[in-house]
Amino acid sequence: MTINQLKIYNSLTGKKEHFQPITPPFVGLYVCGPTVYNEVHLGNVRTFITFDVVYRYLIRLGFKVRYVRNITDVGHLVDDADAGEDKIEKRARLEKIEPMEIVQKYTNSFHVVTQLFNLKNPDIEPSATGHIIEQIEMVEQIIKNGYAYEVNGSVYFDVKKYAEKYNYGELSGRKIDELLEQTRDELEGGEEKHFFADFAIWKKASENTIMKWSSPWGKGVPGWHLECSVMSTKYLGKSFDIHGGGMDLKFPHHECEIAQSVGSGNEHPVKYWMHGNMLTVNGTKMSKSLGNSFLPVELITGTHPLLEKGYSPMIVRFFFLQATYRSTVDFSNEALKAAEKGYARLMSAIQLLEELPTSNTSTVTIPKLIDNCFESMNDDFNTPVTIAHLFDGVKIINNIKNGSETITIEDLQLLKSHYYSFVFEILGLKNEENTSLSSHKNEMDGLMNLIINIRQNAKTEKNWATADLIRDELKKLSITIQDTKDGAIWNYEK
RNA sequence: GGUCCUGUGGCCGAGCGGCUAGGCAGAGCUCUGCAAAAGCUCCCACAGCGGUUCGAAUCCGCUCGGGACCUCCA
Repeated sequence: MTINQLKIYNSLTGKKEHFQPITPPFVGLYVCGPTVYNEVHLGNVRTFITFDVVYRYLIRLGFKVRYVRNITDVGHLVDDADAGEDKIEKRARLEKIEPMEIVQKYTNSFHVVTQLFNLKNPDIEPSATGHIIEQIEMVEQIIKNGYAYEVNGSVYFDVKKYAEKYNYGELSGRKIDELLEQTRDELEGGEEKHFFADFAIWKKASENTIMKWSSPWGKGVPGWHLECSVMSTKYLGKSFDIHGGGMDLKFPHHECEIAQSVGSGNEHPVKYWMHGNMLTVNGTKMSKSLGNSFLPVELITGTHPLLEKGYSPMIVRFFFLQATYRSTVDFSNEALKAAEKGYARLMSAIQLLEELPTSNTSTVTIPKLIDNCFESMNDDFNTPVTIAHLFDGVKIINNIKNGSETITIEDLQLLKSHYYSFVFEILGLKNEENTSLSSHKNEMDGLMNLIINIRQNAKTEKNWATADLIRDELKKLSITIQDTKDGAIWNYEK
């Protein structure tokens, strides 16, 4: 089995590289979490699902993973680094509550969303406000190393100075000179920065700002990019394995992160950078400012104007995984409906696994199927191809059920454990039972067996009218009856 | 304007030099009282124009679309 053949596309080099942890079997994984100033939307969710699968697969491969996903609860400014208000503080003003109430409210709501989409909890979920001291220390270190300067109680990273020795732009492929040309007209406006590309790593707070902390430079707040550098260093070390986040964070956020880490003395902070691509709606990036974002609740209830109906979180998770994380995915009713059907087919095949007949010989090759799945996952977490392989297995399962293929008990065990492992543990899908019915499962089963027996009697007497009446009326209640060779089975679908 | 990505069958989406995924939809057949489910078969596409090659959806060039980033964004 190809356990150690994992390849990861490294945004830093633009190539797929063999994954070689710095200190095996340990793996440090850092993912930029949400800024908790409002609800996360499905685009955010896609990124978290991407890295949830990365986390799950690394665990499956046997690595000892420490997964850190931060909560940004201060420092993320509305506008550019000089003029902007803190996003959380602004939201607090609008909602007329304490900034920390905003933080708590949307952190809670984020956690509900992570449960809904079956995201594994990170091992550490640090918050920016919980690491003010460490952030101040890093600012001091960067100043000491000569890569930052203070102006009026704010501290800025000196990009020009840094670029003399290091490659600012190595991740995003940007050249300082080009940056200079293009944003020239923004230089005006009473900037404190020496150079337009400099960015705040500590920002002086105004008198009426509520969230602020004492520092050697007076009361202020840490810069947005700083927290990730600080917390990744603290929990994963000066150099760690994988740093993930959305494509839109590549520049400036991740570029600045590298600069800060290097500027404070960490030579190569991240070995593999991974960037998930955007979720689009009608071909355009889903974003709040464009007004095309979907909230998880709008998706589930189907209340979003662009949706015809609601879809469960697992259908959406499955839908996302049918594309590679480095491609954009376009969100549409049609695509979602297709995913819903396919997902149902996969799940019913998995349920069939429990009742499959076994034989003395297998006409199917299970180990090959398993190898295929590992192979595709090893290829930069290619979930759509993995799912394609799983559908090959669906065909096998159905054929065994039909009797056109046979399987030994050993192979069946293998198949079962493989499916449970890949579908539930690695892809993180769940079989969604209808909760309202399953809470009365025994009663429902008894009731339905009674009805099916009555209908069976009608059928035996060739009383088709009664048999069809029962089936048709149940259908109106969203209960479908299917006659199979082994008798009728029933299903409830919302 | 700069940098980069991208254009695949009715739709969604893999593949990234030869072996031409998968899902959804559609058609036919098998099964069946009918229906459903399931299976089998069919639908064999790569924006356009050139070039490289024995061979290109895959590499190169141009043209035309679409998108992202360029200090709010996962």
